[in-house]
Amino acid sequence: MKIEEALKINSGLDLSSKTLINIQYTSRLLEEKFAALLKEHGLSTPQFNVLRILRGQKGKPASLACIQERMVDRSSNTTRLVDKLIAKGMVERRICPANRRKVEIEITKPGLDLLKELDPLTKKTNAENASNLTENELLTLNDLLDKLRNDE
Amino acid sequence: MKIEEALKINSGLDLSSKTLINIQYTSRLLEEKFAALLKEHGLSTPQFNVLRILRGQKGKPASLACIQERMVDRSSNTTRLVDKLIAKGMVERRICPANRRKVEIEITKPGLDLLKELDPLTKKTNAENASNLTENELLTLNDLLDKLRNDE
DNA sequence: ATTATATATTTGTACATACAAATGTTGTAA
DNA sequence: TTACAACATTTGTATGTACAAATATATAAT
Repeated sequence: MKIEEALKINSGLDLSSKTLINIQYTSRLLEEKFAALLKEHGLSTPQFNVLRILRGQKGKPASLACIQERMVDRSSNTTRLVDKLIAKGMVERRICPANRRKVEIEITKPGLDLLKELDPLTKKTNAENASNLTENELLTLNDLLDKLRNDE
Repeated sequence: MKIEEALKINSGLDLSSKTLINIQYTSRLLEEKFAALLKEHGLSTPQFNVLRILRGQKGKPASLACIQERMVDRSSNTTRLVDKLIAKGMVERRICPANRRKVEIEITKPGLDLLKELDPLTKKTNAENASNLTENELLTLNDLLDKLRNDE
């Protein structure tokens, strides 16, 4: 379905506006599907992203600022996100001894296990959600998005 | 900046996953810029979208369900969104006489005036945010997104 | 007519987000 | 060494979102 039909846009919207709305609408649909998968395992999308980032640290603990830099979605209040993950036993937090303003956050064994369980499922879901496009089309789409963003 | 650099993704992420993350990351950046513009005029993005949809009705009042269908972003609790807009005097709500389960929501003169004021600004912002792509690239991007979504 | 089912919206609750202000820590300049 | 600015995180408050349950009205079945 084209974006005009999906959102029942009748009026003459200019191409730039239409494209930006299309990106946001598509993004929302993808996010909904992904969130549904994570929910079965008791995680929200931002919580999953924090775990994924921490695993990427390969043992090296991350500060809050370090996590925020790498988050896909808006991460206002990473403090409270981490609070939730601590409550679930997925991560640990301690004050950085070298710089007591900072905080060292690390993923726990149960957190790693959960990610390992999710790995094939997220990969499968993403593959399904992208299955309408060929490899070349995916490459083009990536390039266009990278180019679109190119300034900030 | 490519998506790998932007999110400092080191590990080998498959193309499908990378593309979907790229869409969501780009969407978030666009949304942030747009929200900043609206905020200067006292509106949130969902509130703006409701007003835009109501104007599209051209005088014909819309039910809640009708608004939800057309919303770009998730619209959980359109009731309370409309509450806020009523408090700002931008819309009116009354029970539909023909079907008392439904509600008729209509944009007010001040709501229309605000949209009119925003029209050139949103168009300008969108044009700027899409300015890195040529017309052909924008068309391609639209097509790829439409194709990607094609099933649900 | 009475009951059941479907439709449309509202309300409640938990959680997430935005943003400003507060807290505590470190580095630096007089 | 004291004062001040910069940094890193936390806390407060208002708003937004997700989702289930509640309410109210309309339609259908017996």
